[in-house]
Amino acid sequence: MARQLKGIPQPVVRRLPKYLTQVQDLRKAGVEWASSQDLAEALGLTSSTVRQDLSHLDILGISKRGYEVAALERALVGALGGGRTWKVAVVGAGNLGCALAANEEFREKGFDVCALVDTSPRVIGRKVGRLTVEDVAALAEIVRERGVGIAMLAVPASAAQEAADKLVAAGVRGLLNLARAHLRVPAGVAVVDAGVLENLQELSYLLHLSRA
Amino acid sequence: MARQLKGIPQPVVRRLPKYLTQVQDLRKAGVEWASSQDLAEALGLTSSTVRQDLSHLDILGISKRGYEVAALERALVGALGGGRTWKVAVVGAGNLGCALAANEEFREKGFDVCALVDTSPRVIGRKVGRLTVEDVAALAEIVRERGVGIAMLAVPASAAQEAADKLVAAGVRGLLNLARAHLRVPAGVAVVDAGVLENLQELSYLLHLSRA
DNA sequence: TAGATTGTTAATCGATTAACAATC
DNA sequence: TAGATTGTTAATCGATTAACAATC
Repeated sequence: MARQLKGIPQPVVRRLPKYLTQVQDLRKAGVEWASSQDLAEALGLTSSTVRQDLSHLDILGISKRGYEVAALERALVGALGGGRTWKVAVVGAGNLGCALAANEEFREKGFDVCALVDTSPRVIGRKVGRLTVEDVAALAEIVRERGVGIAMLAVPASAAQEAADKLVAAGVRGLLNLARAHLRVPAGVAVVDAGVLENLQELSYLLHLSRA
Repeated sequence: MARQLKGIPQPVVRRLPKYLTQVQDLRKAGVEWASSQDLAEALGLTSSTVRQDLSHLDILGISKRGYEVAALERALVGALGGGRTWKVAVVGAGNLGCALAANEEFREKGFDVCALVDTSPRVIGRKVGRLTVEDVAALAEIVRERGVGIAMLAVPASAAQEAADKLVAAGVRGLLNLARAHLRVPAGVAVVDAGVLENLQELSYLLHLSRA
């Protein structure tokens, strides 16, 4: 009966967090049922897309009522990693790295940021939120001892590949790459690229387009 | 002869900043020519995709040599907003907002962060890098006087729509949404969503998948 | 020249949308 | 019951990949 969690298409996977946010909001608002149409309007999609998307999850809707909000939340959480907590390390204690390390929301949502490392003696030892900046030389040990599964890379582009290599060698299996560099990793390691500057450049294109 | 800059498909637009990064690296390294195959290897694409992508730009390659690095850089910069500088406001002076406001790289790349605003009297007046946190009440005036075209939203999800409405009313035409909320904006306003938590959740899915 | 590499067309692949019988 | 909404199939749309004549 359990649907396969494997092989959800990437565009769908990227929408799942958005469904989850919306569904959690609905639950907090005391809403018990949501139709594909309701969800579509809230997220700017079509109801058809919503039903297709949710068909990948372990949930069935009910005619005339839609999807049960609580059940849908469980199904979304289940698909997005099963509700387990990941240990996360932040590499790079610059402005961005520190901001990420200090963000309490991640912990609430299942991402326990348990280490912040840097190369610079000037920042090693500094307190950031509940963490202390540690020496990147101890990275392998930290990853092993604390069971770090995911790392966020907030280092300069020139240092990104080397940091990624170290992390992978230490056993990290997922990288969130915030650096402006294309990372090469062995099969079995997942990389998700993020980058605010890239996002700004996309915006710039869109604005340039509509002004032209 | 000038190719239309209009209507480059979104997946291509999202790759353009990556080409630009790579091409700038090549130029700095003194490389003068790059073939589609070279670029493909550096970015993890196929040479066919690269040629299709670059066919949207105002540049032609040359058989047997590839693309001239300097010309390609100009074409990419041109497509991504024409090399003009955008005035950018950051809304929300929490950890993330301050980190973004203090980032000098944006300015170098044509995004002049010229304002940082917040609602809280506790942070208004505080210095962040070269900026001082200002009262969100002055937002409309700031946008108008400084010619702000793009805003980065680094506010709690519950405040995001209201902030977006204010920004749009004040004349901002592009929003980079870092909040966990779906923004509704009028036609003619561009929104790009970013969200580190969403990226972590995507990673979580991928890791869950490969472990299962 | 011979061969490498382009720009572009055609084929394939995949995602979104539309449509509708099933059903609550 | 009648009608709203589902899950799923089929149609459409769009992106990626393959192939190749043109060309430097």
